[in-house]
Amino acid sequence: SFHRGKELFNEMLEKGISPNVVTYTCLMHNLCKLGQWKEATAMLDGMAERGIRPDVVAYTGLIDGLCKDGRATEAMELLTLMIEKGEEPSNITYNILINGLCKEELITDAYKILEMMIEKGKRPDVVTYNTLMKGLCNNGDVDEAMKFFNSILKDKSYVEPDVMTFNMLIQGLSKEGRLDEAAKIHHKMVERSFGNLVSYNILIGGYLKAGNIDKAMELWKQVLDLGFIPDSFTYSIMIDGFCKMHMVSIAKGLFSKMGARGLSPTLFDYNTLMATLCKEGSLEQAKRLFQEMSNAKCEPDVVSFNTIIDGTLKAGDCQSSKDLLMDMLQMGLAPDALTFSTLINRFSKRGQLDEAKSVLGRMVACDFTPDAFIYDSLLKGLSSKGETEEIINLLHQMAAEGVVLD
RNA sequence: UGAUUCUAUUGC
Repeated sequence: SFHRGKELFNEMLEKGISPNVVTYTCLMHNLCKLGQWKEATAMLDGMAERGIRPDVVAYTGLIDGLCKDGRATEAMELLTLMIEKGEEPSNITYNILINGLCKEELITDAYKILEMMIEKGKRPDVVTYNTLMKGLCNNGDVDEAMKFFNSILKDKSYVEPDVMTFNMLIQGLSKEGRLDEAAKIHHKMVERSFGNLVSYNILIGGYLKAGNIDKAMELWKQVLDLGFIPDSFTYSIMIDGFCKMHMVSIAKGLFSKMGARGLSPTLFDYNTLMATLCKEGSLEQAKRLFQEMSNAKCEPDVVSFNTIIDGTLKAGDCQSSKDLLMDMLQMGLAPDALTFSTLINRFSKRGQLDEAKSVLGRMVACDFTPDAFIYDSLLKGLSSKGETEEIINLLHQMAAEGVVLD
């Protein structure tokens, strides 16, 4: 455990054993994984005090920690700092930044990093291109990703494509419902003996979402015939697919058949099923699943709570939802933006506007930014009560926050 | 001895 690691670290210091860069990097990396990037960054000072010079790996680890926490701008500052200190960023450093910027939809900045690395004499590698392609797909520019893909396949002087290069594009196309194109890319992979379970998982999900059960089942058979072992992804993708097609009984069947393959249902499976059961009015069954989770050693997470809280509120059971919220806090789970959103939405619909406004206040106090959906819920609630003045206040607040209704 | 990229869940 990380706690034990920290203890050992302190013991080292007490015994006069000096930690080296690697010791620090390990600690900082693990702090980042726990979301403690602030503490991790502070360790740079600790290193300086001991006269230890952070190297590329140390800086890169921190940059990754910042990026994974959605702080690409701060990560860029750290890049500047490391360069100032005379540390040369590696391909990995640049790749991490490209990934972080893409995740925040800063594609233009990601391209700038690409240019920067080339200027500094680095050759973008297959990870660089895979990362960029994924960024483009997630920002609605699958066609641009396709251009990169085609260039890579045509011009051998780029990089040698790998399984992920293909899968990024299959995923991008599949998410847009462009399944014929996705299947074509998949065929190209198979020709290269790049066949793998992830591609099948993506395609099975894509076909199910498109309502093409036959095609999805054909792929499932192929998976088995080819000797691939379906994994948790395969199951949760299918369970979700069937749930979304309102075929809950098939989803339940898959859920119970996982054990036969040595797999246990994951949080994804429980959460998906609970959401569907709530939506279909089977709150009691959802609640039973929720209870089952702890017994199955699959402890509910924020998503589970959000789902079941929404279900109980929708059914008009305010008391249970408040109890659940308390349970969640007691378990040490922090509410997320959707927890607040769920509460505001349901309270507004029930005409409990004071409750809704109080949740909004708590949300803002927790540093979350209310989105258009939340304002929409509140406005609808207020207008059904004819609270004209409040509506105007809220519209002003929205304008000030730059939130636009869609 | 330490750093990067693929597939799954919640409100409308």
